[in-house]
Amino acid sequence: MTEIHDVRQRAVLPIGTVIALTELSARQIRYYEKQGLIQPQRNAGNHRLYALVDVEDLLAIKAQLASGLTLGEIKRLQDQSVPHPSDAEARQMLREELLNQSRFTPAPRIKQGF
DNA sequence: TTTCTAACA
DNA sequence: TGTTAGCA
Repeated sequence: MTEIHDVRQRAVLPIGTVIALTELSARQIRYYEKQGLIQPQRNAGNHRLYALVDVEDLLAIKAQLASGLTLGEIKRLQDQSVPHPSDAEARQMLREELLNQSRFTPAPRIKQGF
Protein backbone atom coordinates (compact mmCIF):
# COMPACT_ATOMS: atom_id res chain seq x y z
CA MET A 1 0.00 0.00 0.00
CA THR A 2 1.59 3.23 -1.10
CA GLU A 3 0.78 6.60 0.43
CA ILE A 4 -0.92 7.93 -2.68
CA HIS A 5 -3.51 5.20 -2.38
CA ASP A 6 -4.52 6.15 1.16
CA VAL A 7 -8.02 7.35 0.29
CA ARG A 8 -8.62 8.78 3.74
CA GLN A 9 -5.88 11.34 3.28
CA ARG A 10 -6.80 12.57 -0.18
CA ALA A 11 -8.05 16.14 0.07
CA VAL A 12 -10.84 16.31 -2.50
CA LEU A 13 -13.92 17.40 -0.54
CA PRO A 14 -15.23 20.99 -0.80
CA ILE A 15 -16.46 22.60 2.40
CA GLY A 16 -20.09 22.10 1.37
CA THR A 17 -19.64 18.33 1.51
CA VAL A 18 -17.93 18.59 4.89
CA ILE A 19 -20.83 20.65 6.20
CA ALA A 20 -23.26 17.94 5.07
CA LEU A 21 -21.16 15.22 6.69
CA THR A 22 -20.46 16.96 10.01
CA GLU A 23 -23.51 19.21 10.51
CA LEU A 24 -21.08 21.99 11.44
CA SER A 25 -21.35 25.50 9.96
CA ALA A 26 -18.77 26.83 7.50
CA ARG A 27 -17.95 29.44 10.15
CA GLN A 28 -17.14 26.77 12.71
CA ILE A 29 -15.12 24.63 10.32
CA ARG A 30 -13.00 27.60 9.24
CA TYR A 31 -12.57 28.75 12.83
CA TYR A 32 -11.36 25.34 13.98
CA GLU A 33 -8.84 25.45 11.16
CA LYS A 34 -7.65 28.89 12.26
CA GLN A 35 -7.19 27.47 15.76
CA GLY A 36 -4.97 24.75 14.29
CA LEU A 37 -7.24 21.77 14.91
CA ILE A 38 -7.43 20.76 11.25
CA GLN A 39 -5.26 21.56 8.24
CA PRO A 40 -7.17 21.20 4.97
CA GLN A 41 -5.43 21.86 1.65
CA ARG A 42 -6.27 24.55 -0.90
CA ASN A 43 -6.84 24.33 -4.63
CA ALA A 44 -5.56 26.79 -7.23
CA GLY A 45 -8.51 29.06 -6.51
CA ASN A 46 -7.77 29.25 -2.77
CA HIS A 47 -10.77 27.06 -1.97
CA ARG A 48 -10.33 24.55 0.85
CA LEU A 49 -10.14 20.84 0.02
CA TYR A 50 -10.76 18.38 2.86
CA ALA A 51 -9.71 14.75 3.26
CA LEU A 52 -11.80 12.10 4.99
CA VAL A 53 -9.37 12.25 7.91
CA ASP A 54 -10.27 15.93 8.27
CA VAL A 55 -13.95 14.99 8.45
CA GLU A 56 -13.13 12.41 11.10
CA ASP A 57 -11.15 14.99 13.05
CA LEU A 58 -14.07 17.43 12.87
CA LEU A 59 -16.51 14.79 14.11
CA ALA A 60 -14.14 14.03 16.99
CA ILE A 61 -13.85 17.75 17.79
CA LYS A 62 -17.63 18.08 17.70
CA ALA A 63 -17.99 15.18 20.12
CA GLN A 64 -15.37 16.56 22.46
CA LEU A 65 -16.97 20.01 22.48
CA ALA A 66 -20.27 18.35 23.31
CA SER A 67 -18.56 16.50 26.14
CA GLY A 68 -17.63 19.82 27.68
CA LEU A 69 -14.05 20.37 26.50
CA THR A 70 -12.99 23.78 25.16
CA LEU A 71 -11.25 24.24 21.80
CA GLY A 72 -8.04 25.06 23.64
CA GLU A 73 -8.16 21.81 25.59
CA ILE A 74 -8.92 19.80 22.45
CA LYS A 75 -5.97 21.47 20.72
CA ARG A 76 -3.70 20.50 23.62
CA LEU A 77 -4.78 16.86 23.41
CA GLN A 78 -4.08 16.81 19.67
CA ASP A 79 -0.61 18.33 20.04
CA GLN A 80 0.27 15.68 22.60
CA SER A 81 -0.96 12.73 20.54
CA VAL A 82 0.58 13.84 17.24
CA PRO A 83 4.38 13.37 17.43
CA HIS A 84 6.61 15.84 15.63
CA PRO A 85 9.03 14.69 12.85
CA SER A 86 11.94 15.16 15.25
CA ASP A 87 10.50 12.73 17.77
CA ALA A 88 12.19 9.37 18.15
CA GLU A 89 8.95 7.55 17.41
CA ALA A 90 8.46 9.39 14.14
CA ARG A 91 12.05 8.69 13.12
CA GLN A 92 11.50 5.01 13.85
CA MET A 93 8.35 4.95 11.68
CA LEU A 94 10.15 6.68 8.81
CA ARG A 95 13.08 4.24 9.07
CA GLU A 96 10.73 1.25 8.81
CA GLU A 97 8.95 2.91 5.92
CA LEU A 98 12.23 3.19 3.99
CA LEU A 99 13.16 -0.39 4.85
CA ASN A 100 9.82 -1.55 3.46
CA GLN A 101 10.47 0.20 0.17
CA SER A 102 13.82 -1.53 -0.36
CA ARG A 103 12.22 -4.82 0.73
CA PHE A 104 9.88 -4.66 -2.27
CA THR A 105 12.57 -3.79 -4.78
CA PRO A 106 12.19 -6.13 -7.82
CA ALA A 107 14.70 -8.98 -7.76
CA PRO A 108 17.20 -9.21 -10.65
CA ARG A 109 15.68 -10.84 -13.74
CA ILE A 110 16.57 -14.49 -14.09
CA LYS A 111 18.18 -15.33 -17.39
CA GLN A 112 15.34 -16.25 -19.72
CA GLY A 113 15.58 -19.40 -21.79
CA PHE A 114 16.71 -19.04 -25.43
C1' DT B 1 -23.36 28.60 -7.66
C1' DT B 2 -20.06 27.92 -4.24
C1' DT B 3 -16.42 29.44 -1.45
C1' DC B 4 -13.26 33.08 0.45
C1' DT B 5 -11.93 36.95 3.76
C1' DA B 6 -13.09 40.49 6.83
C1' DA B 7 -16.03 42.79 9.78
C1' DC B 8 -20.21 43.99 12.47
C1' DA B 9 -25.63 44.29 14.36
C1' DT C 1 -21.28 31.95 16.31
C1' DG C 2 -24.41 34.06 12.94
C1' DT C 3 -24.61 36.80 9.15
C1' DT C 4 -23.56 39.86 5.46
C1' DA C 5 -20.67 42.39 1.94
C1' DG C 6 -17.89 42.23 -2.09
C1' DC C 7 -14.63 39.15 -4.76
C1' DA C 8 -12.97 35.29 -7.50
